[in-house]
Amino acid sequence: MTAAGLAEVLERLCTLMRTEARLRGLPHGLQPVQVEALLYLERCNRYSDTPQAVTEYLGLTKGTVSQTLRVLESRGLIVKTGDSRDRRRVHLALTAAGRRLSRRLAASPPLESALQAISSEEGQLTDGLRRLLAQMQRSAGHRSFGACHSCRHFQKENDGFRCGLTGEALTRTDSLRICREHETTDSPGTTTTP
Amino acid sequence: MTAAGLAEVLERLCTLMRTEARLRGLPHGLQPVQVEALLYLERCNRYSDTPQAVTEYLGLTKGTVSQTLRVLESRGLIVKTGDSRDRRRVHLALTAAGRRLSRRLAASPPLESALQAISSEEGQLTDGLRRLLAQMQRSAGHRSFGACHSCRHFQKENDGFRCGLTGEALTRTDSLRICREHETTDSPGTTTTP
DNA sequence: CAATATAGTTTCGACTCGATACTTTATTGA
DNA sequence: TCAATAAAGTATCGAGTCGAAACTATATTG
Repeated sequence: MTAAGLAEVLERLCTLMRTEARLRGLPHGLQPVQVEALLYLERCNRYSDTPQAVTEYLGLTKGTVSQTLRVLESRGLIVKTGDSRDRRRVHLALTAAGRRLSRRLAASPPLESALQAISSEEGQLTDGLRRLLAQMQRSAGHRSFGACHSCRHFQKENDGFRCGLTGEALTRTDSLRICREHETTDSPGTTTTP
Repeated sequence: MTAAGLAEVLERLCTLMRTEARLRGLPHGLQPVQVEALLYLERCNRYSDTPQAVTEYLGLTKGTVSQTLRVLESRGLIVKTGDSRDRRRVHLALTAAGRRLSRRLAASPPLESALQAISSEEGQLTDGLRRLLAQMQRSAGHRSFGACHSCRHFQKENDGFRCGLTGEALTRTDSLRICREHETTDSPGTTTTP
């Protein structure tokens, strides 16, 4: 067997993913962090489209994220809107240009081709990694940022969906998006150990 | 159940690993890239301890890496030595302080605990990821940076090991280190014994 | 209603990173 | 043999990252 353990393979993979993200953003003058923020905003729901949520998602400070978002805004990729209920809050949305760009940035050619090559075992691998990720997030005290419909607060009703946490109705599109308040069903309400 | 495919899980995992690396380096005043370079230099062999090799490993430019290494040198974590045969080249070695620090930085507590939690399927996951990584590296035109003993140039002799590329004898320690010239044996999922 | 908490911005300084120009040393080939 | 070229590495510049801390504005709490 090769000497590399899972930790080493993961580290290497992450370095490679980072390099790829850099190369993808470069032609458009975007830093890796800016690409990540843009892709997140494309995929998050209305509870999770705030600077605070981006901050938690990226694991950075709010000051840093504020600057990242300012760049994206100045390039016309996102727009900020004040929250009517809580006027401290800001909601972020992609512009048409932002959506166009995020679609172009979403796919990493080397990753795509590698996924094709291992397609037979992809499902198994995904499941294993998902468990690993969930464990790491729990152990590091991070939110899971999963898709709305896989959350323990997600409720199916006669004619639609509802969030048990906010009590609000959800569209089908909502249910596919990333939510900051996401909690996994399988984990028994684990309060994290810092 | 969850909508996230392998690509999304990988991206999330990498963001998390990056955040972890940042947190580990921060108390010692090191950036993630500096941590990665230090850990690489701890684990590479004598053919791979040059600025050029670090450049390829990290997927950055030689200018950027030159600065990163300068910081590590100025902190007394590494030393530079000229190559006697090719005087353009420089060899990098960890100082005692560098080795001490790299040992402290090597382990990420959240990753370690997550690995423990999924230990039963770790082997399977590692194999799958290793294949994914190899495919990505090939497709992106990158070197594999594998351990010396898993290379197609690695030769076992009566009383030791030898590199078929350079013709030089290798110690057992050599054979466990990362090599820049590493090439995978063409069968995927290779298993060799160190 | 005052104290405190929260969301977000601004500013600062150290560092990253790519691009470019540069130096030094090897290699190549006419 | 010696000029052209290639390769390894360094230096410098400018835009950007990033954490820390100070700051504004709005909510919440007691």
